[in-house]
Amino acid sequence: MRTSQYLLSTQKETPADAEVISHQLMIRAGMIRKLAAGLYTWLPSGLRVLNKIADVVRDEMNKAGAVEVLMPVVQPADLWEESGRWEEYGPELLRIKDRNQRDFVLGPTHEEVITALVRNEISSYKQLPLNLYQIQTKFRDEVRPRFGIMRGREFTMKDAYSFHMDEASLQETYDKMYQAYSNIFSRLGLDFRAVIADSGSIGGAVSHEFHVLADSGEDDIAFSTESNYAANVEMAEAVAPAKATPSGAPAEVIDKPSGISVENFLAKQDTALKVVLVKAQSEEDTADKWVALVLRQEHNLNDVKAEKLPQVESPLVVASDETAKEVFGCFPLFANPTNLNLDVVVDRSAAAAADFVCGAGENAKFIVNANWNGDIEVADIRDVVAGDPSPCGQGTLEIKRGIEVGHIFQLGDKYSKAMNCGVLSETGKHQILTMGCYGIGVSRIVAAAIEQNHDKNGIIWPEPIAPFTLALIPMNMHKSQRIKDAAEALYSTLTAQGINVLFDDRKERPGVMFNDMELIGVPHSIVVGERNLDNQQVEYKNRRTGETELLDLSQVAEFIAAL
RNA sequence: CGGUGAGUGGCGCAGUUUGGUAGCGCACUUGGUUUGGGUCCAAGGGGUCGCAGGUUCAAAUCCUGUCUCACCGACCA
Repeated sequence: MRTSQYLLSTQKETPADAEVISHQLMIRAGMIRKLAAGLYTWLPSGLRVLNKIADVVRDEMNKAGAVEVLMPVVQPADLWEESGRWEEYGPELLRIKDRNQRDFVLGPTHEEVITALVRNEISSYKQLPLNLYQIQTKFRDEVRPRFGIMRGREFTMKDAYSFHMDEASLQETYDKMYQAYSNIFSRLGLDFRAVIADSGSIGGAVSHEFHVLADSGEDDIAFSTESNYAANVEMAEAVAPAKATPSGAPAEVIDKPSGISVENFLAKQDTALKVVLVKAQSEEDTADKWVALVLRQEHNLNDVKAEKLPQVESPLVVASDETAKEVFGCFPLFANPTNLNLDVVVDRSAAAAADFVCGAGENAKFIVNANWNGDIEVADIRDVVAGDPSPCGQGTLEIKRGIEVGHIFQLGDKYSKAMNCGVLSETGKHQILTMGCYGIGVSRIVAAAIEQNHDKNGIIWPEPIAPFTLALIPMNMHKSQRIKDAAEALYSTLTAQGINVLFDDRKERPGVMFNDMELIGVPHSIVVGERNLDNQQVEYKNRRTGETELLDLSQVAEFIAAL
């Protein structure tokens, strides 16, 4: 490709609304342009990278025995009513009507469509297992799109769905996908980890997420320092600590000390407990009922864990301060967890505490040396924190940020049952299928790769996804016929060799070319200049290491081929 | 949805407090100059100041409404 025939679109200035480095560099390098919140046009360089990633994904999926299909973006509402998600999914699902006022959705995912397809196409156990996938545009009307392509509303996703007669077969395909995903992210040159995950609204039991490690990530991941245990903080189990023994000192009600805020006072205590009021699960929508959750003062309530409690409403609703005041009869900070007239669930760490400080159920009063008496309901409802013992039994946990780029689920029969997707089994009986589903955020990988691979001059693409492999930079070509001849000759040779070359044939000063090529992150470059041409040489430069070396013109083809 | 902030040529911004008919840098065009790391000089083109209404002799500037965008939070692949 010649720059003169290409749309390079680099810019010097960092866009004002781009917060993270990948977003800034994607704009500056001319990869994407924003059309509206969460909606981006892919410019040629961006699209090249996107396609290269898709190629790797496709290749590994095919190798793992999956078969590619392509489903419509627009899906009829009937299917979503059948699965129950027309009601469940919420405002993230963009609903539209056609000219006949029939309801449709823009597909945020394709369980319904694939299940509808398979129930018609497959009728015998002999055709299973089957794993179908597509690489396609999804639409999710995100509450808050951000970080450019990282959390767009429209994005490219690889989604695969597998169908099985039994759990064992599902597990086999699940394991294959786990391996395929590991292969994909390795080939893409990413530093990633597979972590135990929550299956969220998609449903199902077993699930792993694949995270690219980066400080700008939106998820917290807990790792064991000693084993390869890794889990999303949403899921990481907080192990119950040993129960502390009460000292026998009598409980005592004290006034809140003056000259210190309640928060600071509590933070200074060795052991202080707090109460979080959340909405109770209820069938009727009469007056709201509430559940009190008790945690150690320094711990955060884990929403995902709380939602799994049978008595708690899902999605989680935390009471407003006003409501809490009414229910507790005092400011929430002074609620007394040991004496509440409603359902109480105590976090393991809080339950193990003894001689703790907590509210006295009355404004500006605390109890010191409080202890639990009688039966309390105990559950794991907090976020793990760095330093907690690892649930695997080895080492302690450390917490890092990650960008979720892949997620695999064992769905079970959630969709196949709701939509009656089954086949005739060996014994001639109709049997509902078991399903798995496997997603990769193809467009998000572009941003994730940049987060991990950049320097102050721009992007440093891992070789397999670089928009161009080599930049050919002739200096002052418009003034020197021999530079022009040498550059043109190299361009034809390298291109004929199958190398993806970007030939910068603009009439620009060398500095401009160097900066642009570094910004867009071309891994290798060849500089053709008068000085070296005197010795029949050109200069090679490596984008990542910055190392340069002189090459004889006659060696270039061989040298580049060997990279 | 709550909080904060912002909408002025393609991009980054000033001008708004104190109303007087729009400016700077980058980019773009032309000519010259320079040429191994974003040269320099000169001359140009491009904006009904997000939109609607109001106040005024006069509105980017003041008032009302509205839309959009970003960040934090809630929420979420």
